[in-house]
Amino acid sequence: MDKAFDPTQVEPRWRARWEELGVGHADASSDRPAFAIALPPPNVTAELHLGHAASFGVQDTLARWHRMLGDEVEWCPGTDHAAIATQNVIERQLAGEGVTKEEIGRAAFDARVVEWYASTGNRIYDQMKALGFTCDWARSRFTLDEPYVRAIRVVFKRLYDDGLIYRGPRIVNWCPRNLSAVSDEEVTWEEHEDTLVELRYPVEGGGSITVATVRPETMLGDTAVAVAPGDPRHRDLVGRTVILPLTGRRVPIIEDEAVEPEFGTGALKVTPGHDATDYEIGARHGLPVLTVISPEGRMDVPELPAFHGLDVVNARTAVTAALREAGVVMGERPYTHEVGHCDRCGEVLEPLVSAQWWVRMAELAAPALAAVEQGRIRFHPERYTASYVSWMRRIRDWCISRQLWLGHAIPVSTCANGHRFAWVDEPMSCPECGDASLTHDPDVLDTWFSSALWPFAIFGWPQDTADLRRFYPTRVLGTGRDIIFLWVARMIMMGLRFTGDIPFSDVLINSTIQAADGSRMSKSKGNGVDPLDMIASYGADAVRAWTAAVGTAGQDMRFDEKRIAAYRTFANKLWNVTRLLLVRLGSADASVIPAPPDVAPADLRVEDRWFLSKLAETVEGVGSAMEQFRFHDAIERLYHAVWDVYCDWYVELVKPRLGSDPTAAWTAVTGLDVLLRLLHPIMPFVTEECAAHLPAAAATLQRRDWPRPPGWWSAPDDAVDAVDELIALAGALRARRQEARVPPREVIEVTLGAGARLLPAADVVRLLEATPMLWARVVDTAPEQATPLRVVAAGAEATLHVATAASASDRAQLEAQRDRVAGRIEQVRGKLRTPGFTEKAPEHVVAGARAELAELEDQLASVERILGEEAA
RNA sequence: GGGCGGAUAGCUCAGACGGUCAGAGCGCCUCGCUUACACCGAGGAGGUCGCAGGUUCGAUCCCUGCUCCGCCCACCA
Repeated sequence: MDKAFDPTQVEPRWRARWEELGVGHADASSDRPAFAIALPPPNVTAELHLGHAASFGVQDTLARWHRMLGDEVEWCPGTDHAAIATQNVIERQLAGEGVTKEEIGRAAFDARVVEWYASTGNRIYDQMKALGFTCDWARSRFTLDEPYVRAIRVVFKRLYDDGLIYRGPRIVNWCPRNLSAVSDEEVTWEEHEDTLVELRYPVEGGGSITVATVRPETMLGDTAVAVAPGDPRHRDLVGRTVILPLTGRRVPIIEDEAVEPEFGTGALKVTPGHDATDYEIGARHGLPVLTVISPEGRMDVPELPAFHGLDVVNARTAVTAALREAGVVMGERPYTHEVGHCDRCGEVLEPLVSAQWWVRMAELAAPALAAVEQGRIRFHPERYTASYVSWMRRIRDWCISRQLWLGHAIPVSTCANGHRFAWVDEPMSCPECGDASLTHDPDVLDTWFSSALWPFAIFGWPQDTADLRRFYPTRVLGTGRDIIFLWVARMIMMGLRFTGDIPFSDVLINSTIQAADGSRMSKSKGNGVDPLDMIASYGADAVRAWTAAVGTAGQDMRFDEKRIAAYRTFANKLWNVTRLLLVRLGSADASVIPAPPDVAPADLRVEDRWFLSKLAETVEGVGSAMEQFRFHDAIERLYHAVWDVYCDWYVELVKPRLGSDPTAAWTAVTGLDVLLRLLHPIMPFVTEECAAHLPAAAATLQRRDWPRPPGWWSAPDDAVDAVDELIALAGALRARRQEARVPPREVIEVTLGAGARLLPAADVVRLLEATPMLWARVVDTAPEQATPLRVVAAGAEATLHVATAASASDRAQLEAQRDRVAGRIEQVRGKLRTPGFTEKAPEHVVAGARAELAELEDQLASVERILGEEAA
């Protein structure tokens, strides 16, 4: 057995073992309580980064924990076809080869897609397996799988037939690169510095009106000028007609509440075809909608050859120049504003009017809002509830059609007689008139439309499957805050609509992992971190422990590799303490420690009981931390329990009797076994490897129960409490020893002074002598010719008698302690004397202060007595 | 323009109900190669908990204002 724990040796073995045993595979026919998580299907075009790891890591921890609690756990994995993102990737690949998708054709394009999915899909699963995730791989789903596609069509058709899906021309966020609409939620707003141009439009019959715009090129499509209702500056112009420069078109001056009188000149050029606000104004006033920009983002004004065909940026320059020449440009100044970009490709979006498919949201949103407001679905951290609620309350219709090659076809056809209908199975003829010349809708669905069905579609919906009955609703959804609207909200809406039940009860929002400098981790910046690299350096357990420590704060977190490294040493610690037990308790060549005989509680020594009481406390604390999704709390408690309590104190104190006293062996072995089980959901590999050397070994810790300590472990016991005091005394002795520069290993003799609250003398002697790095021998009487160094701590006092001490410091130390204690006494007395404290503070706080004061006074008395004795 | 989150040791972060909460890991300093572990052990230094007010017997924790940083939402062109 190697001294150092080597994850690379151990991990593949346990991964294979879990796979063989089918740990992750759920049995829908079992009678255990169900616990299901639908893994957020990663975008197939992405590889996992640390952010995914943080979110998925805690999901596996929950899955493993619930298995140990006796639940039938279904953690269903899958991947998402991510239509728009994938199409972008493939198109970029093609561009690199100097061809376009149109040139290679649809079939070749589809082949490329399939190939791409196969390669990246596997990569993601490999990463997840490397982290030890126990997903139910056999049930894994892909959103392009046939049954899944069917579920989508069923949903679409039902919504269509219920009148909740409609098609119609409206202004949309149009991506000129993808040549597709995108929804409002897929717009990224970025600050742009542009020029705000003021244009003076002549008014028919004399006068003029000046408007301000950052998009002069759109003036070719103006169909009105609007002013704020009742604006005195423009009152006489309302109802008159503007003659537009360049086009000569005559458009009305109207009043509309959307106009901010404070902004610019208080007059707004209205371009319903190319601005969302203007579109609404136009709708209110029945203005014509002119389209002057093509889907490709080029000016579409054949009647104006000077501008026709220019892209919008050049058109802006050209139009502005022409307007300048016409003498209507009254001012130009720099102006910073927000411009919408395609969140997939980064292209500046062009608002334009186009016929798209929409989902009416009001009816879907109402129950989804209620489910959260009533607390049937809870967000963690809770604050995300508020943003969900406010978004939900002013939800707008959802544009679900995309003009892409890749994705789920919109299942709608139209016959030659103009009958339009939605279908589930591809139709051969019109159900209404029987006409067989059908035209299929050319568009595909927004990827998020299919994702919205994830929690029930993965279990076979719309079939009434055993899986669906058993595992839906799921319990926990872990995801990032950036897709609360895009995905979480829509799953809730669709879940309620189509299953009548919430899709999950708890939404865990994971932390956002930033680069070390606080910037966003991204592939393009090259500052992303691959979990596999971290696994290679520190082991999967360390990465997972880190995800527990940082994963669910719901907070931005700067990545600090040192924190992962810390958990590697922790795994190593665990491994080595296991080795210690093996060395001390195992037979010569055995790799498993024989089971120590059961013990009667009365046979245990006080330090054993002390440890078991700490352990019971840990079980309790870790359990409640896990219940509340406080994984950082769980890992911190375990780290402390393993390292400080078990390794540094209990094991050290018990070493002298470990080989000879079966009760010590029982406690040490039982304790480690409990700790390993507690830690297993977070750090599965090292805990399995260690547990395999313990007598209670099972094929996997996943088949062991979550620890439930018997009541006597935590029974109140003064002697057990006294061990804490003894440890404090031992610590103080070590400190005094080092302060006095007693050379290491030089045995000091210790006499015990007043120590009424400590243990029986025999225990004190035994435990002090077992304390490592103290090298103490407890004697009854002070030896001659040795310098006494007095220590007062935790209600006891002791004296070190040392031969080679720099003893002059003793008195100074005691005086310093006296001053410190006296100072603290003053503080506490001051608090007790504060007017109102004793009357208004709760009883236990007052009692606590009095108890502290009494203890401090005791301590001060001891110190002063010793100082007095020395002076005498 | 609204809203939310953060500001705690040199660094990265914990701090449930306001009163043993001033903490952890790393880093730093001093000792120590003690047969579980140098991926170690022992000891130690280091913080007026962003700033200013307020509420309270008492505030890192509550309220108000302010200053930085980040995010979300929003039809001022």
